[in-house]
Amino acid sequence: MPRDELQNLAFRRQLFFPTAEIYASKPAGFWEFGPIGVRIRNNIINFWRKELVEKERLLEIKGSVILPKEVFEASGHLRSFNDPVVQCKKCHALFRADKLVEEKIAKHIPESKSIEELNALLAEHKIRCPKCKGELSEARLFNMMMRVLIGATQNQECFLRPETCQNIFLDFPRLYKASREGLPLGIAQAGSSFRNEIAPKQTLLRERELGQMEIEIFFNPDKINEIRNFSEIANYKLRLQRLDRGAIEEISCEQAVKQRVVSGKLIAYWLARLQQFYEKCGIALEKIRFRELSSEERAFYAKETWDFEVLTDLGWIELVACNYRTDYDLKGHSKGSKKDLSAKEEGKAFIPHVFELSAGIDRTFYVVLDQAIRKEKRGKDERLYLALVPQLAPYFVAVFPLVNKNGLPEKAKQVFDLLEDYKFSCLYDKKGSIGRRYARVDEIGVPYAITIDYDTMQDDTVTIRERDTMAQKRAKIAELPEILWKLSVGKLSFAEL
RNA sequence: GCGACCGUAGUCUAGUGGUUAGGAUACCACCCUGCCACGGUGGUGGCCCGGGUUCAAAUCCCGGCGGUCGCACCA
Repeated sequence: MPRDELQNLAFRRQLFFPTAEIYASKPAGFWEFGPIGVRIRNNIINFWRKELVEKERLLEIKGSVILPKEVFEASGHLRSFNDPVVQCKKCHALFRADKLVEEKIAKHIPESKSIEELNALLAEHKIRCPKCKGELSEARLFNMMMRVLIGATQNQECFLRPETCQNIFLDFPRLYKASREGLPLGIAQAGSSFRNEIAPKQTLLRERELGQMEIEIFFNPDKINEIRNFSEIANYKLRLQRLDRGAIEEISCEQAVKQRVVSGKLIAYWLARLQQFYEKCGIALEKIRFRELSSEERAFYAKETWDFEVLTDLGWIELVACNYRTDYDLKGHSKGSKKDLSAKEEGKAFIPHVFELSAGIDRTFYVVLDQAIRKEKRGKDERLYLALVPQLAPYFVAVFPLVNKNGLPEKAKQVFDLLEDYKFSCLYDKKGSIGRRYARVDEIGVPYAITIDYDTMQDDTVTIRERDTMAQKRAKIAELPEILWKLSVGKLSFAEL
């Protein structure tokens, strides 16, 4: 669905909107979620919790968004998130200093080169602005991380985390020691990260505060093929786009391991679980792929990377980065903190390896909506609705009196209270025409609507309307809780009613 | 950061120097209403911010902020 349609719906129904929008000086890249938007967003996070954290027995934490400088010295962010840039004094264009030198001398510049060395190289080779041939400024560091100063005299230098996983690495030793399961041990976290993007864009797709739901699996690299539930997904087909292949291939997890498409069963298992999760979020399989990243595209610490992507009108959008980070992180923090972060199995100590599934919450939100939005012609009118799966819908059921008189609203309120008692998330509305109320809830993706009419007053039956088909069925009020529950968990389809 | 284009109610939009800034839709109130954005009456709500030019600026100029597209960037 075209982006405009989605953004218009989002702004019209206040799903999300710019932070501090009443101030002209508001910075770009920050977004507020309104009442409907936050329900959908929370549902995404909770569904992730249910399907991955709980079912896979992961340990969830909630870490601080502020971490000390030392953490990022150890993680490499102060080196690698720090890009050396030069600016043209004439046209003010910005360039990566190392890239300019590389182009000029046709030789690779390692990331370890200091600013002084880069400046010497820039001068030595008389490098000028590639666009206007103007004179370049001295190289300086542009850091993607946001700095915060802590303490009464603001003398402690900290940073807003640029990824949520660092907390998980820091917390690993404590959780591991108390763990009764041993390895592999999975730790999960949902929360905000912050990146000082040069050019935030396309609303939720490139933000400066970004929601992440991350899973880090710590495991013994010698036992990457010892996964207890592998048989459950052995025949499940992953949609992989490998480096050396043009097309997306459907390869079973078993075959992927056998043919060494992935490093081991543990990797295949988690790719499968992730793909299944997004399928359940309502993303069509044919729009899904795992794209293998080349060594140039991958982060330097990653041995193997699969980007989970979904096809939209904007092209393939990356929702999740799946990185085999090896022992890079724990090794770094062990060195930085001078603490032993090793694990022990059968008397042998080793640094666990990490496989990471780092999902963007807001990108997922955007793409789930993008895939759910439907526009249908009905005569001369157009109908717009969100075909969200029930788990992600802002409300599960709406309750309406057919007309706002003759005791119908009171009766409808009783039905609403009944359903609330049964813990359904419900919406009650008696204002305006019935058609308008249906349209309003269709637009925010409410799957079912219950309508109380004059027959209800006689025989205690109501109509249940299905959002996608607009079809209606009649049912007894007393049976509603069970019927709705069955619909919500997929034990009954609307057609079978 | 660069370049081009752009910024008028919640949303979409007319207005290119003097308008009570118009419309659609949404929203609110009342009436009507036996199932898909019904109809009627009434109503609330707007020129991104700052400076300049001018007797007069939503309109022209400059700057800021924001947006779209392209480039660059995105360990």
